[in-house]
Amino acid sequence: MEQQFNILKKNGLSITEGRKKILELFLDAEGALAHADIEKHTDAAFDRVTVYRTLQTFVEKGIIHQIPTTDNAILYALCKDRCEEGHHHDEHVHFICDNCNKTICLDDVTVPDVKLPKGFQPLQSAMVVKGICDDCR
Amino acid sequence: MEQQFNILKKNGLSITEGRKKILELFLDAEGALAHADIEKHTDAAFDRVTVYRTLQTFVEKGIIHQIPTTDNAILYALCKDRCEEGHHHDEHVHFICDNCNKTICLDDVTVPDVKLPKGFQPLQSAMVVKGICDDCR
DNA sequence: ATAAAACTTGCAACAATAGTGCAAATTCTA
DNA sequence: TAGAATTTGCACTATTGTTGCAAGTTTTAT
Ligand SMILES: [Mn+2]
Ligand SMILES: [Mn+2]
Ligand SMILES: [Zn+2]
Ligand SMILES: [Zn+2]
Repeated sequence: MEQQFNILKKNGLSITEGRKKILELFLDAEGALAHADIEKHTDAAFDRVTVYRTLQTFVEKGIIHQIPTTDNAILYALCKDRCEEGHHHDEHVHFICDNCNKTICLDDVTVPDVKLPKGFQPLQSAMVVKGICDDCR
Repeated sequence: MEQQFNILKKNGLSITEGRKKILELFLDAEGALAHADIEKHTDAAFDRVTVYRTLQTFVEKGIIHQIPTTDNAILYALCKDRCEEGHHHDEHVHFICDNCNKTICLDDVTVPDVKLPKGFQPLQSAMVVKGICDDCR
């Protein structure tokens, strides 16, 4: 039985073609995907709106997480940690390659704690490192 | 002589109403500004396109820097470090308040180095912390 | 296996955000 | 103050994201 099926089942989601396909893309992807990537890779088999809604649902369920960027294109990647509905634990560093433009989850590199000024209460941290990835040098 | 004038002059930019006004907004702002904030605060005195181009120019010159977010709204804030044309040094942590929604440059909190897996060459790091700011608790 | 209930999808319409070419206006230089 | 250089606004286009709703699909309970 495919992994996609299990993930959807476990999260109480109906099994649909769109969800299976998009999940498959993430499972096969080397790096993170933007909405536009998904549309490309599915050959527009699914409506744009369906893709938006699927991504939204997956984020809510803790199946994928978002990666902040500086270029008006949210990136999404599979959660490999113990993320749950409404509660993510993706405190790993993300690496964006300036050359091949891939975004990679460094699952083993934890976002370090920083000492904040008095009065600031941290709840979630994200760290994005840009540079040259291991494939590109 | 106003600060705006000096900054523009130093960067070899023509002194125009729009640039002075937008720079003034950044100088007065408590936190970071998005494109939409600037339009609001200028009462649409300048064309939307002019605002885009001004922000772009300021980023290129190292006058402001971008802050990555997860909601398709790039934030911009004044560079307080020694940023130069094409070469930024804004290696400070950014704090986004979940309550008042302000984004604050923590200029004194440096983004910590992390040990990356073999082969990854870091060039620039960004760190965004979400939580409750000092004003809001 | 089947029907009803629950949920998901696609469509159409809309809204917000962003980029480009070009003529007119402004700023700079001399 | 004129001419050169730069910047601006406008019109148009493109991309990205949202919503309501009817039709289609999946699930659940018989
Ligand atoms: Mn990740
Ligand atoms: Mn900053
Ligand atoms: Zn690379
Ligand atoms: Zn706050």
